[in-house]
Amino acid sequence: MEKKLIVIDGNSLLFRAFYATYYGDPTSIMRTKDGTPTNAIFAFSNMLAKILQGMKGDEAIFVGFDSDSKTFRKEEFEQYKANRKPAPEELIPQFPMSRELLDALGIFHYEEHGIEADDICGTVAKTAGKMGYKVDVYTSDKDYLQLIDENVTVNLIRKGMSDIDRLTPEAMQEEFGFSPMQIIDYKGLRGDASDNLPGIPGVGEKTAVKLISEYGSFDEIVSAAKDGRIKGKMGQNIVAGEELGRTCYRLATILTEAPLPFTIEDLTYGGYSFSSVNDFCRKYELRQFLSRLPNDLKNDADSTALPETKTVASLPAWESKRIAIALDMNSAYYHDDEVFGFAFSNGKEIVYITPADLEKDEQGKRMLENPDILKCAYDAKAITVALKRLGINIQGIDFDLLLSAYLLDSSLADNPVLVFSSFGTDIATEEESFGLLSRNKPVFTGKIAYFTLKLREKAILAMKENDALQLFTDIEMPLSNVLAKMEMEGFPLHKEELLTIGEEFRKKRDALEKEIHEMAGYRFNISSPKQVGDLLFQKLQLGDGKNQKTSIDVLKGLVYKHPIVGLILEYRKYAKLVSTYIDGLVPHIRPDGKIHTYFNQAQTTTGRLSSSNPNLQNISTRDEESKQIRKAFFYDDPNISIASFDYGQIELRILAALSHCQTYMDIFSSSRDVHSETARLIFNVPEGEEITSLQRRKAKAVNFAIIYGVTPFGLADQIGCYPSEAVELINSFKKHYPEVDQYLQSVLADVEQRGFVKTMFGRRRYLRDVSDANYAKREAARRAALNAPVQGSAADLIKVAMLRIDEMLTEGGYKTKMVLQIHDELLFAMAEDEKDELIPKIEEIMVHCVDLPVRLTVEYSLGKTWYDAKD
DNA sequence: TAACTCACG
DNA sequence: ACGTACGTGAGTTAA
Repeated sequence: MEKKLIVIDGNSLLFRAFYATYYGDPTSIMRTKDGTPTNAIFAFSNMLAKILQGMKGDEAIFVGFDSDSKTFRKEEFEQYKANRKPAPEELIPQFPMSRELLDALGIFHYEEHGIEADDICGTVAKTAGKMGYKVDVYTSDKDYLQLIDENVTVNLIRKGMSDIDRLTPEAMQEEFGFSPMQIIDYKGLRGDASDNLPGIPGVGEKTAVKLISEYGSFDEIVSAAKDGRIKGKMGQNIVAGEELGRTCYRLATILTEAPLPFTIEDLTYGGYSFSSVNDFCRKYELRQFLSRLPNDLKNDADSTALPETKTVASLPAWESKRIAIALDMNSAYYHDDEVFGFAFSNGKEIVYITPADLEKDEQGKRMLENPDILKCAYDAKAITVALKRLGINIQGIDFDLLLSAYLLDSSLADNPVLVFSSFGTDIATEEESFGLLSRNKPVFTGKIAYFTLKLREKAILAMKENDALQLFTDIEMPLSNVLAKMEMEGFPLHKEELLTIGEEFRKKRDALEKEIHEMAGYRFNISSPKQVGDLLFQKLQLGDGKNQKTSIDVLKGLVYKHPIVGLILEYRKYAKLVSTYIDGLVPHIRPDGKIHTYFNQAQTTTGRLSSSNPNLQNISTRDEESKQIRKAFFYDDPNISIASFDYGQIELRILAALSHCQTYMDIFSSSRDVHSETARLIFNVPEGEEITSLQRRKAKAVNFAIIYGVTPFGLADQIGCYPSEAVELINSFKKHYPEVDQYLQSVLADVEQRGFVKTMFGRRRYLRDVSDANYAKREAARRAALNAPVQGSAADLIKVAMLRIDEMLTEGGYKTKMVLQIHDELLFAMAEDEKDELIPKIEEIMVHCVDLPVRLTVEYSLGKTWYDAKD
């Protein structure tokens, strides 16, 4: 069946609508009771009604608008449209109203900074034409004639909708004597008074037509003039005016390949909502409009008219090229727990199917595995894994509402009710949210699918608005699939080895418990901060009388006062190891001998991943004994070892790049130790003289303090000095790294002004508390603002590396698998016979995947167990 | 359920 | 007169 698309130049029609109902006297303009002018909207709505009357209901429709006067044409040629009078005062408020009207009508519209309605409409029309659509363009701008081809027809609006000139290639030839593309040749020669394009001076309308019919194209005419075929004054005029003519030629050319954040399929018309149009008409006092709209284009997209969720035994054969999928489970543990069902929607219907039925539905499976049928999802990773458990390899998910919401506001909790409400859609009924009615899970899941599809365009435009679309399309969406693979692949943990290591810890813990109780003279719960506090601060009077905290830093300061303190610290260490890393990990070992963590992709406020159930990003490494845990992680297969690749000082390097700090960049490019070099600078140590270890330790703390949002008290606390000394260290740092200081100031200025900070890749973090009246809250927000671009850019960077590495491993058909990410480190199950080839490849990708002004380094290490794959 | 503590980057 | 490093997840106690 032939597909149809209607493309409308919104600006052109709106201007036409305005002047068609304006008779030169501003007071005669049609207005609402409160004085809002509505004449253009009145006529524009009638034009749209006329167009909609000609539709059957299966077409696509689109309206393009100009964004503002700053376009690439204006950049190139300053006089471009310089003769244009500003829009009449009464028309200006009607621009936003026209968007409101289109929203009510459910008609997709779009505008983009820097390009014009012509370019947007031209791209949409030509793209659709190439896809086999029959395209009807509506405009009153003759420039559009260049778009005409066998699939694209231009309807030139002469006076009103009753006087339309329908131009096909043949009609165009007959009426103008030109082919469509010759319009551009004509504009190059003749110019265009309305756009203030001069063309070639001395060439008028008659001459232009004559030259084109004789020589065919602008280029041909210029060469004819140059080699003397066009004689006399005219030939000289053309040669002299060539440059100007070429500029006009370029400016008159409509873009047909502008980047657009939507697809032609997205423009398929879903009908208008009666109640939205009714509200619009009431607001602007348009009495007749609703009655002019065709009844059969009315849809029931109102939230009150949600389609019923039908339980099916097999998926319907929808014609739609885009569907949405949602997952129904009672828990977040999609690797293990029971899947109740999946909901699907094509935007009109909602169906629900159980895993057992879906497993048997061969046609449904083929549809899910077909990459050409595009899918929207809420939490694509969960769905990918849940389907994989049924043996289905889903393909073609290009939109995840959860990830979109996260990019738009990283502080949003990944709870579907909150995510949908962030887009203005309530998926929980009032009764449900007050807990008066438990959710009907199939219906709730159906709503997620249905509204995921409905909100896609809105989400994409919002991301475009926030410069988040590239992060979404190029990073987060593909990463979701890479993470799904890593989670499903898992990481081996040997229960027997782990328990053997654990026995040692358990014995030490129990012995320490006994010793502590004996020393204290009574039994108490050492895991209770309150009871430990009572012992240390009340009974033994070790504290300063104020602080009752028993955290590691406080206790370390008290070890010399009483031997029991050291014992408590040691007890805590073993208790932690046993509860979190032995007893905590064992239940997560699956029958395949592996741990399958969850990489949370929409969790942290900075853009980092997090890992949970279990968390594999915080397995002990700092203390030699605690590190033993890592010996239980290894592959049974003797041909597989564990390879780890670490970025060196990634956050300081990112800071160097963000601030363009030459001093830092020099240190990094010469491979010197950054903390020692910082010490040399801030302590004024001459070349040739040694840096003491104390100086290096302090300088390292200063470097970290800078990344974390420096405060003298925090730094003083960390290195155990007076705040006054910390102030001096910070001041000395600022003196030697002035660009860093300037950069941090600029981040603070930005966040105060805009309310958010950005990473190198444009990821935003909103920090509304920067203007909170509460001092502590405000200062905390400011420190977070300083840290987020650094931490977040590093997160973006390693995400890019992961994508490139996954691509390389997949395309190369390697056995080696990427298995873990720990913020600045990637872990691999490395096949013995691939390591020589892969190690340099992985290093190369990590070091060069992003072009930065600072040198990056990666260290790798290989071992049989995770313990051995470290340093 | 919140607070505390501690494991990681 | 405030009260201080940034980002996580998990286990324990105690209300």
